[in-house]
Amino acid sequence: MTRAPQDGRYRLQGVSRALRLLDILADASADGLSVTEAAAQLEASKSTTFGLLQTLMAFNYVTDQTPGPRYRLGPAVLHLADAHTRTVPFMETVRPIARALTEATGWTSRVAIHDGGYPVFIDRVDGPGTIRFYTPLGVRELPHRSSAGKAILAELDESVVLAIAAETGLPRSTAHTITDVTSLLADLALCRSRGFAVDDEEDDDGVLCVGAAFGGRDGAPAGAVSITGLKAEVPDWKVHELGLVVRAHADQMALAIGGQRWRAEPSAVRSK
Amino acid sequence: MTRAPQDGRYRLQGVSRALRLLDILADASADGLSVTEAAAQLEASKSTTFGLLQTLMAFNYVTDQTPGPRYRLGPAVLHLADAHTRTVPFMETVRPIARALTEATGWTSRVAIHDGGYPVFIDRVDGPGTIRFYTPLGVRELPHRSSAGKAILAELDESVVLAIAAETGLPRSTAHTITDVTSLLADLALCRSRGFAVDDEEDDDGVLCVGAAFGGRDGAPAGAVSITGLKAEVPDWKVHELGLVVRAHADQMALAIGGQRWRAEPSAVRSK
DNA sequence: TGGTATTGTTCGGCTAGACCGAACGGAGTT
DNA sequence: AACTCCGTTCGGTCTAGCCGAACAATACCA
Repeated sequence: MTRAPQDGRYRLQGVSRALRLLDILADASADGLSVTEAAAQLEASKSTTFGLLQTLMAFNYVTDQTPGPRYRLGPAVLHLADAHTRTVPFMETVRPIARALTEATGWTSRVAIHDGGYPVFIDRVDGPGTIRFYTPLGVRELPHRSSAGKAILAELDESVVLAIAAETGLPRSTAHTITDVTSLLADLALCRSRGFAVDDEEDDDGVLCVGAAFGGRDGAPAGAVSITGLKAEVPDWKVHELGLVVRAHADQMALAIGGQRWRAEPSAVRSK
Repeated sequence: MTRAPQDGRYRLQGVSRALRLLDILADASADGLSVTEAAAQLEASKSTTFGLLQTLMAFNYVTDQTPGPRYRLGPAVLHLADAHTRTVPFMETVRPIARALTEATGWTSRVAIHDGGYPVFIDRVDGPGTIRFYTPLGVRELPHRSSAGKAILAELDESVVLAIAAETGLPRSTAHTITDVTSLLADLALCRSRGFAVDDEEDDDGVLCVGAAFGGRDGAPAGAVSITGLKAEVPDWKVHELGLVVRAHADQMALAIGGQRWRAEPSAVRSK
């Protein structure tokens, strides 16, 4: 049997539009969208959008909000996420550890799984503070400007890193974003030697992240944990301390999923 | 503007199939389904199913699992659920209270929102024990055989209850299920007088649930909390005690969302 | 190792069904 | 009361989804 098609050759128009519509609704404000608004964002006719919404509504993926029909995501999406959580094996074992990490540091912690060199955040535990970081779950993030992403990249072969760098082009989002491959590789080497990655305002100004990867049974990185907070909150020398705490929790996660602990260089796991 | 269409008149075939496929994948085992298996359950041709899967995969709603391509739900569903949680206003305020309820009782607690007389469970906090109850989130449950459902029904007008009874037919699932309207109404009256509902092996043999509704700003029931455990674990006289604990937490939820506290009969809230 | 059964992927034709534009009817506004 | 805007309905057009069948690759078994 031939390998799966890489391009979007078999992409069905109607279904694609429905899924895009769901994403649009997900990113909409809490009180939903009207048909007209949704149609505008979807770039489809009002009647088409209406049909899509009615179909999604029949399956409870979308709810009608009176008055003046405004459409929001419906409870059926919870069913999917709930089922997904059951299928991702370590979701449930890893969550308490993430909670412990947030308790230990007071910062928002997040868990990402490793998806072909990219991090996909699958869980978030908000810290006790009043500030919240807008961090959507379930989307493939760019690896070069997040601590979890760099932690994962650090465990991968250089060729994979180069391929990803070529693919994404390392786009900049702040003045501190690493945008050239040489610096990225150097930073990844640093990650490997100390056991954790640091995102120092590389994705958002004023925001600091510290992350560490954990390996699966086969030695390849299974995912990463990271904590996020305001850079102003911690002096530089404390970052290393936080790194060790994150590293320790990542090790716990590795242990919990029956994977391998991180080992210091030069014997660090670097298998593809 | 005319009211929304009640029937599935505008249901699009392709989108419907995609959504049904997602549901099928959600109910599948942890290691996913092959194209052939999915096609069989979907009752569509293999090529059609393949196209649907490819489209869903392009949007990360479905992941390909090597070897021997098996398809599972992808991380994009988390994005939807995460967004949904933000749009349901009280999701975040109510969750800690549910956690407290589980801590106080040691039982699994669940939160349902009220959707036209039916409960839709939107959150679950598992107890510390090793047994887990299979309780999918995000689906409309039948109200007559769950404590959360009965707690909600008890706050509604008798005409609504009769309409739902006629609609669903009160199907039986155990020997203790209430299957006639008269008994149901009597039980609902009991719920109102004591402030909580009991599901005594009415949905699953050996399983006991205790639930209580909480009202929204307008006085109508906004949702309900319930706890679930093994009937063998508690003597009969303790059920009432549990009921009061659940009742207290439901009141906290009402308070947290700015709604109305439950009041004892005869002034109990019974608005539509 | 070779043969067979099964599964995943591709392709092309047919027609069902998705898409759009336009019209209808409430609701809110000035 | 007239106007405007929005949600819903409807029918025609033609695209694009659906299927069946062929192909390729793997798994199973002897």
